[in-house]
Amino acid sequence: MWAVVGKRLPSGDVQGDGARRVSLVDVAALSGVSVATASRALSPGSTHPVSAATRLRVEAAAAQLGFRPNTLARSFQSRRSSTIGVLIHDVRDPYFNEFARAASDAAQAAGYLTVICSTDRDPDRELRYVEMMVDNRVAGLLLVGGGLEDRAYERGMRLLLGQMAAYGGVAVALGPRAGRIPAELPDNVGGARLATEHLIDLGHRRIALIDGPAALRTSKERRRGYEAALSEAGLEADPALIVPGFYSMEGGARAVAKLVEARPAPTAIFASNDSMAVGALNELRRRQVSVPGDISVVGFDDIPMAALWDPPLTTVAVPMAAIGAAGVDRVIRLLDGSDRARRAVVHPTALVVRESTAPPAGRP
Amino acid sequence: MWAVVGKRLPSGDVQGDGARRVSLVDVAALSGVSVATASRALSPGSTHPVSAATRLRVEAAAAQLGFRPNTLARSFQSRRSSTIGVLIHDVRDPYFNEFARAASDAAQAAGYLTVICSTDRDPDRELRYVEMMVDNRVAGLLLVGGGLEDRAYERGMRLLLGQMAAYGGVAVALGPRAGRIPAELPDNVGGARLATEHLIDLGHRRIALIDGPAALRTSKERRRGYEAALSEAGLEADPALIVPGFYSMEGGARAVAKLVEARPAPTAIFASNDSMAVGALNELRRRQVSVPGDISVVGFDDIPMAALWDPPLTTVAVPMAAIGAAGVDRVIRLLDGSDRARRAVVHPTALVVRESTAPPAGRP
DNA sequence: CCATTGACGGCAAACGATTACCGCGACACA
DNA sequence: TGTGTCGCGGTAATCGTTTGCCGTCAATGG
Repeated sequence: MWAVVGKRLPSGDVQGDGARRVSLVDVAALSGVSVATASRALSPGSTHPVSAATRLRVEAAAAQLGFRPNTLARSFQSRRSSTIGVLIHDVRDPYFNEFARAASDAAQAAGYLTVICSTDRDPDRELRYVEMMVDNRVAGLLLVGGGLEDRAYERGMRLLLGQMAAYGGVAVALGPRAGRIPAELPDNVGGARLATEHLIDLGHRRIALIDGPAALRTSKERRRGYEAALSEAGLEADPALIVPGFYSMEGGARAVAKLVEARPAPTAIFASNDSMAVGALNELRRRQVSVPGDISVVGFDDIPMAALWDPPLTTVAVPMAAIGAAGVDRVIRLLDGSDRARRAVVHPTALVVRESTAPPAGRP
Repeated sequence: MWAVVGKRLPSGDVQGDGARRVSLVDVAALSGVSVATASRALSPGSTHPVSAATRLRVEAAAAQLGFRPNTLARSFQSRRSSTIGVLIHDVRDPYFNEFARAASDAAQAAGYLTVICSTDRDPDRELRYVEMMVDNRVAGLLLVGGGLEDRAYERGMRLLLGQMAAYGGVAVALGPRAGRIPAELPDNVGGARLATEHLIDLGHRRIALIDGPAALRTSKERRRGYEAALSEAGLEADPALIVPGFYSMEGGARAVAKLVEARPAPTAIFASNDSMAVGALNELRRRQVSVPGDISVVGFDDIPMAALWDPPLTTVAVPMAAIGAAGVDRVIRLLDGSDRARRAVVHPTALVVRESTAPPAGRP
């Protein structure tokens, strides 16, 4: 698995005992071929023919010496690392770490390592991270979650993505974004429509929306679905029933504080993500408002917590793991040229009815 | 910030327009010095003197061309990448992603990128990941969480760590492990003792333990603290009250199912981590056992969820963010030689009393 | 029998930075 | 004036692979 060769003393030797990693030249020497041949025999991607006998000899030598190719040298020479960058809002966020995990697993299976960056949706942090990734020549970049609507940010990102393209790196969006980037997207509009229709079907008429961050494209899409369902049912969206929740638990709690004071009060709440829904649930409990007795709550995402909360949350399931894996797949296909399209494939979302929704009070 | 130089057509050009990243030779050419001088003027770590005038000229040229050093080339030549690997159980686990986030932030601030690997505590996965990291010549490796007690695993890990050391990479443990690795550790024994003493002080005598995975060193430490507190109070640990929970919510729930049938039943439960505690809380609610009325529950870790659960969980706070950041700090100090010690520094844990604990029924 | 082709192997040039070593001029000191 | 020292810059080697180009040899076809 690993061996020491004493031929020469390298300057980088930190042990002082002449230990050195085995390199291709050692393998070549032992198997009696040139480094070129050794390289071709060992790297699966090579098109240059190598006879079976030679390949066997080289492989045997490599095994005997415990040769492991230096990924750094490889990356350097091919001008592209075997790393995939993953840009998310926060690793601690249960929505995003689901993507991160799936992407990481898929990447590892394909021989890639993933660098996960938590940007807190801060445009500067985000740009700085991408810059570091570009400096490190990541092979692919996964932009998880919706993009910010911000001129400077979008310009900076376009620039950086251009640099990536220049060295052969590819980017895939896993959320709505500006620009024609290949994408694997959740059906936000459809999902929000499903959630809202579910409430309408139950008999609710005054349905509040706890909205995500205003500048986030994901928020907009989900809001669009909500409004579409409402207007299709002949209902009017009451601006007083739309309050921001910033996609956080605290935001959801604060939103509820405002909503319970609205007159007439809403009988149902659609929270644009589960964190806000769960925050809302907590605040409602604190205020001794019964869910779903007094008010129904629907979330969006179906994070693991949703099923475990009290009451279990009705929500819209986003296939996070599937999208994460699809993103890595897409990167790999883009990289090997088996897919050159920039199209966006959208992944369906589905309503999961649990116990936080019921018909409004005074109705069966 | 970035520019195109048309001097020659590289083979790696995917745009077909001759675009090329700016390299040191461009900067050197523009400022009329050699690459060597340009390098020395631009890299802060160089000891070779460069005149102020020259440095200025080079910096101006670099800025004008938008030069960004190729990290890959740098890493290759220095035989070490600017990446820190982070080995955790699962990014989705609220305990571990707290470490991951802190480490990632600290690393980024120091110019490093982090590769987060979810190993599911599977020895093979863990070893495979470390192997990939070694191949990629990560500068540092953070081993978060306790190590598995397993001969083959420990041998493999020692081997790999030896290879890391051979190229100058360093490893830091963020949990109890075999071998003399520099470490930043949570005080598991002390914390468990605190938790158990808290229950004893409340008047509990039959205190159950929901234990972590048997082979995990963290479990053992926490169990040791529990047993120490018990014996110091003159109480005997009842083997029937010690059940495994595998550090998962489901495990915690299943453990409760067993515990409520024990006779005499425990009046309090110490769960060796918060996930299990929260799982226990859920199962208790499902069975309509009141907490803390009928039974008290203490957890360990103080993950964000703990405060948000119903009832809010009494638990032992582990300074996860601090330990994560300290780990990266340690790596950096080890790397620059300002710290060569292998000592383990232990970070104190603290009891956080919330609403899941109270005196046993029939006692004030 | 000669020309052509294809399989296979080797030589050497990259990739982009860092750094050991050398050289040159200025200056100080004896 | 000779000599040692110091400041500063350049030349070139180096890290470990991959890959373009070329040479050789055997097989094949006319």
